[in-house]
Amino acid sequence: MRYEIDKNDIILYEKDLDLAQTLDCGQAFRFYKCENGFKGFAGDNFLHINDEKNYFRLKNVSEYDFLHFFVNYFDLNTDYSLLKARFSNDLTLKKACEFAGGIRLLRQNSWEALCSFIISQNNNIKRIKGIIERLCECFGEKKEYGFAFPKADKLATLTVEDLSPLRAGFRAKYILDASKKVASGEIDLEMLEKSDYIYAKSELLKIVGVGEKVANCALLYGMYKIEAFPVDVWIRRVLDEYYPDGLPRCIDGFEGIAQQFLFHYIRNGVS
DNA sequence: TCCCAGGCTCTCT
DNA sequence: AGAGAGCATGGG
Repeated sequence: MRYEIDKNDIILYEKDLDLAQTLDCGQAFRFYKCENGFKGFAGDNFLHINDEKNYFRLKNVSEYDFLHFFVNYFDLNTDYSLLKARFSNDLTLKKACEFAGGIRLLRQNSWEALCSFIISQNNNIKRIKGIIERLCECFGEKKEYGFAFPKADKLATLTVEDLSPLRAGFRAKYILDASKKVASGEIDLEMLEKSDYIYAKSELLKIVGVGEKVANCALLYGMYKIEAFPVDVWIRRVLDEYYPDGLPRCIDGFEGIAQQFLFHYIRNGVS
């Protein structure tokens, strides 16, 4: 990773990054494609990032915000070439890495990730994005370029009826239970971010509507616990088809990132 | 019309 | 502990 400052923009040189593969692959739900890039919220920070072929342009981003937020958000201090080389000891993963070499794991806000993946259950990505968009419009703080993701304390004051405009269906009560437990401090996300994977997961599982899969997503995308390996219907197919005897050792310690490659590959790359 | 979607809860064995 | 129905909503 290398960067330069160009007036109000940051110019980013990073070969292991593809915007569509990273921002529009079902790990984050608040980005939308525009002319030659993506626009959307990374946590509370609105971002317009363009792919200029040889570099990326982060529009209207200060060096301070880049170094203190976006470097972490895009996981730019991790060497994905090295990871892909490791993964390529396994044939299926090798294909997945070749198919979508520009995937990166986004280090998202823990509350947003938890809430988003509660909404994701038994749902499709298009509708998930719609529900989250309405959630932000209805209850998020108004920003210059849109609405931030609503805080847990705000949602904790609401009822299922209040959430009806979201058309989230049976997930509305789950959103509220998570909001109440987080807002009250019964579940302390900041503390869990520093805790180990096993303990953090056991805490998240106390939320009604959070099971193995949603917990693992919150841990992976919201707390960067990369040993988390969320198994959804797609990854279930990968496991059944390619790994009936278990996952390869070359992903040890990086299971969640490998999962991200496999997820994209099975959904888009296998005929 | 039926089936499915980045699942979970509840109930019945 | 393991299997199966039901759950809201919308797209194919």
